[in-house]
Amino acid sequence: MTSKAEVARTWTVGELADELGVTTRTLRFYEAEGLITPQRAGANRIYSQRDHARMRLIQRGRRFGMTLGECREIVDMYDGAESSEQRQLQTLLARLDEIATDLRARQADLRRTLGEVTDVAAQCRARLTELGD
Amino acid sequence: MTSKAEVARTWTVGELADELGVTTRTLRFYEAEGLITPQRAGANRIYSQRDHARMRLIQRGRRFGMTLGECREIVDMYDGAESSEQRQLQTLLARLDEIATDLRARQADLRRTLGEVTDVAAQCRARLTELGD
DNA sequence: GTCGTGCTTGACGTTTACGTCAACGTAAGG
DNA sequence: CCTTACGTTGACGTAAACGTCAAGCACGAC
Repeated sequence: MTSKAEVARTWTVGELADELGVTTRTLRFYEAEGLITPQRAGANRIYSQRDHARMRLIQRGRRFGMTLGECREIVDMYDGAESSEQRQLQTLLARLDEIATDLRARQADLRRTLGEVTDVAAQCRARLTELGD
Repeated sequence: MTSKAEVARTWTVGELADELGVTTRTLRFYEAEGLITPQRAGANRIYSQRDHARMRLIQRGRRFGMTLGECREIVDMYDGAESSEQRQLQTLLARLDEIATDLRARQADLRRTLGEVTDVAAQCRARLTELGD
């Protein structure tokens, strides 16, 4: 998909760490855990756009409280979706449906939570105007 | 708010742990961390409906990846919303607005994630029907 | 040449959120 | 009286997700 006009962008550890708001330690740790697999230029790591994209997915997963293992499972799915065989596609699809169900449950949970928070805030405001007079 | 007809329900550690799907260790740990403060009957802990409610809130927070410290901050707010003074109410309200903003951001994030997951699932289904013929 | 900057690989430390004993009390049942 | 079930505190263990050195290489600037 990369045209010959646009050179594929790459990052060093420090650059990618800065851009993502993580430390280089984190990037190396994720690599050791098999979440990302940067190329090498000699000894130095070279991160591709694919690594970058995977990192964004991982970060989002982490914000939702997923473990690194769960994150890996998900990012790996994005890769496996095109090339697999029938059996693999079916198990993958089943897992995706599970995840979607879970996400919808979280949405409902979030809605409730947000509702409660705004309720409490409303109570606060009521008390404040009451006191304000 | 408890009428004389309905006796306030209470729980022992084991009962509450079973009902919430946690271990007794978790309940004692949360108490040590100041998240819940059950009464005592002699040496034994007696958990009230208030403790029960706080636990539900804590569990929900945990599902969203909050730390116990963040959970405590939130459950404490629910208590502070009624009785505080003007200054406290204002800082509380400001904090609540921050939280609400964060929750809305999470909602958007979740929507995106769910969209992507269903997209990948759609790709899988497409590949499957393609292979199925 | 050496200084600073950035990269490398270990190796050990740390925080969070509990799990897992151990040793003991106590109330109910047979 | 003895066992079983449930409770108590205290101490130590542990998995996850990094943080924090240490020691060294490589390279451009001065």
